[in-house]
Amino acid sequence: MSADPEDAPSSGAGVERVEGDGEPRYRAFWADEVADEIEARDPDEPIVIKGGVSPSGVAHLGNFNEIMRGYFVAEVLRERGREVRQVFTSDDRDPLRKLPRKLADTDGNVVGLGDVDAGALGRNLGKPYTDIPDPFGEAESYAAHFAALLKADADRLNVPVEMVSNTELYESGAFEEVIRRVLERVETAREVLAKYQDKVDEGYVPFNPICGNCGKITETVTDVDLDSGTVSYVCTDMEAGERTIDGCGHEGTATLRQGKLPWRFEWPAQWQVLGVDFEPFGKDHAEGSWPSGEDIARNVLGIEPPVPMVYEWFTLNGEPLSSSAGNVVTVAEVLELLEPEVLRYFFVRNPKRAKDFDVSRLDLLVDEFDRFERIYFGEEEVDPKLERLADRAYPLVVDEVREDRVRLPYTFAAVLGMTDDRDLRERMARNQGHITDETPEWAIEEALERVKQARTWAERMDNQYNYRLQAALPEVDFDPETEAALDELADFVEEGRDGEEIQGEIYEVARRHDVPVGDFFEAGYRLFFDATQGPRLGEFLGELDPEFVVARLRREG
RNA sequence: GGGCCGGUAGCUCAGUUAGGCAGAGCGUCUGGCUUUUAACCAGACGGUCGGGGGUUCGAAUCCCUCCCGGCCCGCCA
Repeated sequence: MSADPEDAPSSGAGVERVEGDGEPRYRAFWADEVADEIEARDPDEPIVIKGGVSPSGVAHLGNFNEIMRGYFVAEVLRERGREVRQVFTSDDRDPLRKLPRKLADTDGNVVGLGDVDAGALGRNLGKPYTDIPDPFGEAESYAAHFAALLKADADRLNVPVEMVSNTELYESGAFEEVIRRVLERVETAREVLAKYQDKVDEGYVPFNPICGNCGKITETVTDVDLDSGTVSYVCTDMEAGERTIDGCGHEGTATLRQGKLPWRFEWPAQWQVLGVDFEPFGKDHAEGSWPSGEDIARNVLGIEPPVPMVYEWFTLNGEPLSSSAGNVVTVAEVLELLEPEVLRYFFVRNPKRAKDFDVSRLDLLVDEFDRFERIYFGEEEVDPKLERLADRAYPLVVDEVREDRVRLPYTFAAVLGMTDDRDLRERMARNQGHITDETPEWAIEEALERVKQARTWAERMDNQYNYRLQAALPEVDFDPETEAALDELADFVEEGRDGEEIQGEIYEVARRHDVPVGDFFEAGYRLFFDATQGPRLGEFLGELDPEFVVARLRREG
């Protein structure tokens, strides 16, 4: 892959020649390095960036690695004045090999297999995803259902990706020429693939017809007739992991549009048909299908493979993403907890490093994004390298660069989420200086959006921010000293005091009545939150309607 | 067994291209805000940069070697 260093700048990923001085400059953003590599090959426009996935079940955040990595490269190229298409193939002629444990309904809600007709689905094992009905009965097919969900998620992140159906490419004949070429050169195809797969033998034919009788993908080709453009097959059993999917025994013929290439050939075929210039892929492909694909592209198809990029998988809550184990999160779910720009930012970071997406500590990710943003606006002094990254990547992460935006710290937003009162939320944010008289209305609205998200997060995680201001008086039972202290505190609040004064008075009044301060706070939390802990009490109460606070302290309502 | 990618503070991660004082945030601790109660501020603690060896005036960074983790080397994608 890599060329001689003397070839710079074309081979010099990460280095560019700045006009005039000839000094190489460090590339702060990985997407610029990739873009350099692509441009060095002098590609035709539009430049095509591809990704792809088998629409086998829930489209989870892991699938977005590919989409987002491609997106940043696409954006960088567009910024350089290039025309770019980002396509994403739904590899939907792949057969259903096993039943997924989790599905997602039309609205993207994750449901279990038990919520659909699993039996009906089971009868479709071995068939292409596009030939299986949508388990939710709405889309054209199983494949269409999940492809639509993926597209919806891409839209949510404002990533303009063109979905391409693989089945469509077969049916329309787009693949036909490539398939013909592979079959014409079947000896070469076998030789090349045999270098990577031991099982390739004399009889191996890199084409899997669809059985005309039962509709399953077959694996036993008995004859190839390129003059008529057909292959003969026997519908034999298919090994799918631990299990075997029974063939029906049917013997028939199929055209080159009625079947599929095995993945190792299909991938390079996509490169050719779609004219792919760049393809990011997970590390599972790095030592498997990429080397063989590269070889097949050059030596069977006679094309140059795209610029590759291997990305490291990230973990979810410290564990590998796994649909079968249920360790998945969808884009829609994440976007209930944070802004799209924060999620996009997650993918700005080095693709080579394994990252953890820790939902319980989303506050850290959001804080990191906020900091990244401040760095961009020069509001924070940091390491110059990080500054260059922010300069470069931040505008690609947000929909619009707006210096007037306001970001409430995520945990503070979670505190504001303890009340439903929008005006109260705003008042508290003002008191903390996050909102000023100069803050434009749109910025206030958007800042408060985060409160909803942080509130949802606190509820989901049931963490230290999951307290709720109680609208009705909780059931309480205090000793006489505590009651007297509460009454006195109520009188104090009634005089019209601010939060700071109330906070101080809590200590004073507790002492005067010989109530341990801790116990007295607990009483307060019980009254207002029906809990034993909570936010800074006095200052919180100082923001509430005094009449409400007084009545509650007097246990009247 | 072979290959690829990782391993940097308790946690999450920058920094590794092109060698130049070991970094950030969070957490923890201490202090401040009249005040043990989670929002704010200041400070401190925290490291054999996975281990060992080598090159170098100088190594997290380059070389060798070993350990650990993930992935690939069957099928499928």
